[in-house]
Amino acid sequence: MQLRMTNQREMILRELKKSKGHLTADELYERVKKFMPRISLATVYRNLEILSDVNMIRKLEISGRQKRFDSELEDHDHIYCVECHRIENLEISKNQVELPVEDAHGYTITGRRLEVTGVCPRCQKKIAKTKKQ
Amino acid sequence: MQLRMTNQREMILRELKKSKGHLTADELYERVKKFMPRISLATVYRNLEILSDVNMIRKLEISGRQKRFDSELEDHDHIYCVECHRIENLEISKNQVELPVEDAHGYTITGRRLEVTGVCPRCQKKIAKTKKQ
DNA sequence: TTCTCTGCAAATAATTTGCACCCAT
DNA sequence: ATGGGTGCAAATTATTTGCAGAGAA
Repeated sequence: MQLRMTNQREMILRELKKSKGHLTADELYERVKKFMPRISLATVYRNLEILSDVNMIRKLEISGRQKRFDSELEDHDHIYCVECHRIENLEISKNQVELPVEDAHGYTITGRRLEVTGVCPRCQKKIAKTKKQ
Repeated sequence: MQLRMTNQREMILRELKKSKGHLTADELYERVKKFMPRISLATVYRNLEILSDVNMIRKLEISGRQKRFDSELEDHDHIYCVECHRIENLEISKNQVELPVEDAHGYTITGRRLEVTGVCPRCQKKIAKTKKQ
């Protein structure tokens, strides 16, 4: 199966990179639609699936009901705001997370995913304000 | 809001505990239905939501499209088979994962979720067999 | 020209909700 | 008896798919 670089695919890739990652399919759809008003959400879904299959982008399976996509391919972890659902990258040196190779129930380990949850600075301020009132 | 321990709620809780965790709402529904044929899937969903709100069970947001629920409240991590989507518990001593308190982008950290991905022993065997043929 | 890709609409999957009745407290 | 809980069906949300025509190689 030969991949073709269509205008739609190129635009989707460009907008995902521009956003610095972590968009859902429909968020990306809204952005791309500004430049290509006739593009369909199905095209966005199909392309995100294909592009992550060929490792041009990364599919994140993290908190929240929708899948998110990341244009950053380097290994990194994420921090997730439980208030506003924002997701940001986290650079953790790899040796800070030791994988339990022996007690992995016999699994062949292929990767790991670390997600830290918390409250982002913006939401901390919002909460502080609410309490004052 | 006062919680009531209905037969349905009790049964859901019991079957989840019996299964040792990690069931989806519809898997649990199938099990509970054996004892209560008239229970509805909506009741299972509603109860899982309520029970995790009051911390009697835990909602897992991990790989796969469906949410899973865990009767084990103790902190632990998970290992996920990318072939058969099985999920198992992983006991990792807490000091093996150091949280990046300083470089957490100003977040107040409330928790962390570590998911290791791999291939379970059963699937390793299956794959080995397929290759031989 | 060829075969992948696209837009559209319809289908599916997972979950949630409105409503009238039920039952635990 | 009161108000949370239930079953049922319909609604929502997220995602996928069939199909006929479009366009990249």
